[in-house]
Amino acid sequence: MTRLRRLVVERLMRYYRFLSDGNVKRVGRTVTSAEIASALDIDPTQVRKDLGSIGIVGMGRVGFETCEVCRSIRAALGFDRNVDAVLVGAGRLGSALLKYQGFSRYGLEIVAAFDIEKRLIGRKIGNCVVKPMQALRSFVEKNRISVVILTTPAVVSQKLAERVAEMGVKAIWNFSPVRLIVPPDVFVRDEHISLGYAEIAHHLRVLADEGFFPRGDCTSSC
Amino acid sequence: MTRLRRLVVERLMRYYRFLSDGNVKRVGRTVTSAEIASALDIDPTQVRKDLGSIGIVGMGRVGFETCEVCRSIRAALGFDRNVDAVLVGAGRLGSALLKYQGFSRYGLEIVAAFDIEKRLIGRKIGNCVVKPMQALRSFVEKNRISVVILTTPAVVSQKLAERVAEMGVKAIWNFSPVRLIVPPDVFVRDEHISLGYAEIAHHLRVLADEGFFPRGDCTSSC
DNA sequence: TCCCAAACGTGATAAAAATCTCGTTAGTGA
DNA sequence: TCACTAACGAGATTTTTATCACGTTTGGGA
Repeated sequence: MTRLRRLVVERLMRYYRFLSDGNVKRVGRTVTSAEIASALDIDPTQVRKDLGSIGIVGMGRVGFETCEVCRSIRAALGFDRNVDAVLVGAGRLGSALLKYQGFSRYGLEIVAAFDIEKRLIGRKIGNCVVKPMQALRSFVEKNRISVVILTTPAVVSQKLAERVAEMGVKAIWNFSPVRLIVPPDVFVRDEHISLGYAEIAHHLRVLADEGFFPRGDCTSSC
Repeated sequence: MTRLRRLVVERLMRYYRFLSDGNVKRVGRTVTSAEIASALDIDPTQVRKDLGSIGIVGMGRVGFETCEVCRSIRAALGFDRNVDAVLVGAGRLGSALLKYQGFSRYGLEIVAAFDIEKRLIGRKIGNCVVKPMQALRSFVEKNRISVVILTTPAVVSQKLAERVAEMGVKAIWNFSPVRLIVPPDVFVRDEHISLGYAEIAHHLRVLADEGFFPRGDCTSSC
């Protein structure tokens, strides 16, 4: 299997989440591209193309075997491989991620957390006891950690990214609002939460232009 | 100004964040498309097109006036309009968002938080005291809230989305991992955090295919 | 058994996004 | 003052992404 395009990966993830949703019993059942499509607001042809791109073939008149689809997506996205990650920066967002139990579904496990803040060290958050930053390097190297989750303040993220890149980490899941510069062999995924707000704000502005929102208190600064 | 395409909005947000980053003194300075481009790993032409699309004109040989760029992006994305939002679901992620101070930069303020959980009600998180869910409707209607941030468990999100849609809310910023079905006049932005992990997992899988990771403990299930 | 219709697969088309090319503008230094 | 070059602007082109149209497969009912 070759490398998949980013948008395909994202849609496959959506399909997977939809199909493996515990609330609906799907084991042994089949599902059609139209069902997936309408649930996720995607074109049915797109769904078939995506599934086809990872080798899943459906049956005319019947659809796809749910179980096979899930299995194939797990394989294509690598969810069938257990990945141990460490989290750096056990602040607000870091804590939320540590306590979140949902990643195991994708094979991801956060096995350790690190912070520079004295008052956090030793505290148990989720399944991890927060360790001091000095312990990071040895932990990563000894346990051959390949993924680091960065939830640190923006100002220190770049420096940390460089440090962990040097430790042989393969990917950084970056939750801090800065673009990281790392060697090309380190994969970075930026998760800018506030970026999504831009869409909302812009939508509201368009509504305002169209005549909604008579009350418009505005701020201005440079 | 007409409605901007999603990708343009996202890039404008990136430019804005880059240019208004407090660490670098930019007031009164100019900036070139090439500078922005290389910092954000985007094509310079793309940057010029995006800025041009919201009416910003640069000067040959000089570049763009930073201050004007920021002002124009604020206007285009609606950051110069104060937006009051309420947050529903003061759990882990909800708390992290409530405590986060960074949204005010975009004109967004979370003015109230609601939860159904008795032990949370009355607790102060960030600047908000958590209110009971029964108080949601009157608060939203009285304060003409236009944005709801949904950080509830997946199972209850759809029902809540319907409720708040009915209250006249204009946009939902949805952090729960389900696709919401709402009337067409309600704008929904889905913020699937775990979706980003798909890219990382896939990348690791490709690396594995290429011969890295001899140690491959795999899980399998349907 | 034999249609029929539902669902797939795929090549063609359309739409959107990104990139390239090149002409224009405007500081800079001789 | 004038040539030079860094930077923009915009049309042309290419690449990517999404959608459409249509032929093929297959289970189900008359």
